[in-house]
Amino acid sequence: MYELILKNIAECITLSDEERDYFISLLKPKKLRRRQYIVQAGDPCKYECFINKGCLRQYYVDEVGQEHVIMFAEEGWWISDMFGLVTGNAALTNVEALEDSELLLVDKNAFDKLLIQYPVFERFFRIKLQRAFIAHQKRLIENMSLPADQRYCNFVERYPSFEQRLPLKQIASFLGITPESLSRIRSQRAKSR
Amino acid sequence: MYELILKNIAECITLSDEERDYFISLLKPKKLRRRQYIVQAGDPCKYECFINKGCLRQYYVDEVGQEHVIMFAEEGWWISDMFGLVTGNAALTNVEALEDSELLLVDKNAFDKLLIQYPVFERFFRIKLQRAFIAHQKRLIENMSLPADQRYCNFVERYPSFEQRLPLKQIASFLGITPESLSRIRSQRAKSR
DNA sequence: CGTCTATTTGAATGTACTCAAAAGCGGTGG
DNA sequence: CCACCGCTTTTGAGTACATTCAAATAGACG
Repeated sequence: MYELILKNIAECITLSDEERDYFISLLKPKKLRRRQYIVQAGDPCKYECFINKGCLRQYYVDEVGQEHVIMFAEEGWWISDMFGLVTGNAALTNVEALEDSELLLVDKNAFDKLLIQYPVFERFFRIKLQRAFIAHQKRLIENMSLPADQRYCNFVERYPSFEQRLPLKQIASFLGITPESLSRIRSQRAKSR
Repeated sequence: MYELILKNIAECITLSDEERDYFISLLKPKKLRRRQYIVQAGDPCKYECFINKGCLRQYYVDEVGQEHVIMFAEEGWWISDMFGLVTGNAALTNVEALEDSELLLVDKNAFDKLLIQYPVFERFFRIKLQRAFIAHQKRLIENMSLPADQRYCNFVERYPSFEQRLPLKQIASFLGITPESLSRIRSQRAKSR
């Protein structure tokens, strides 16, 4: 149950037995069926979520009602609505299971206490955030500098597992193009082999 | 000399006298002339930089030699190459003064020690990173969902000071469009008043 | 004053979009 | 197990927005 999340933490910091046990005591297991939400835009965001099994997406709905996938996450990833979690305001985005999934939740309040009691977790989340920030910057640059077909190539290379398990429509939204366009890009790629 | 940076920190955390004095002892003042670099792609990134006066830009040069502005920063902002700073590898981006500027530098090694010695600074940079991450997500969503003219409107509203002090070419690059396009957008806006 | 760069404007081009319709696929209930 | 319904994906045709290329003008700097 906890191997994956402890491995995830061990990649960044080293925990004492006490810290590890306390951290584990905060985790709430949660099963989610396909299409269920763990965060909904407009509601408070109560949890930081670690994925033990399954696959989720975070997406934003704009003024004209269109959905935009911000990120996907699968086994071993964290996902949440950072804005809602940090500010305590209503979440801006939705987080939805794309498959039946098993999560480990960290309650927002417990989380805040954890950081004060064991500052090593400040370090952990700082490191995580740095990495996420860097990845985000790279994506932003790519979105601005590359045409759609190359963005898709990079996506396939970088996240072969997502390419396998996600429907075209969702990937198109992540890439910022229409499903029609991605369909055409795929058939072009298939030809040139 | 240090009012601005202490105010910047006080927005996130409260420092003891000892912490404050130690932190200040790490700061190296540095003047930069217009067009000078504080970080260059390919070189190691040795500093986290706080801007006391002036204006800088961070930009990425892609495979075909085109520049892409990632961010601007003026008085009261931090700027650096996060990737280089965190990993110790060569920086991916350039950070260049757009005006004569005055910086306060925190050396990477001193910075690492600081975080270990006074974990309150872990907290400070975690909070800073969270905010930067949220801002980045919003920008990504905007870039994907809005046409160029509306992205420009938002930019003007959000950063009126940048709009004033930066050349069209740089703003266009930040928005991910050509200077010609931004010129046309501006003349359109001028008409509709 | 002259040079170099930034900005504006015009014309042609192209990439990705919208709209529309057909085909494919999956899940549900009879 | 099959038939049906709804949603996803594919394909086509026309369109729009932003780009490229080119040239003229304006502005900044030495």
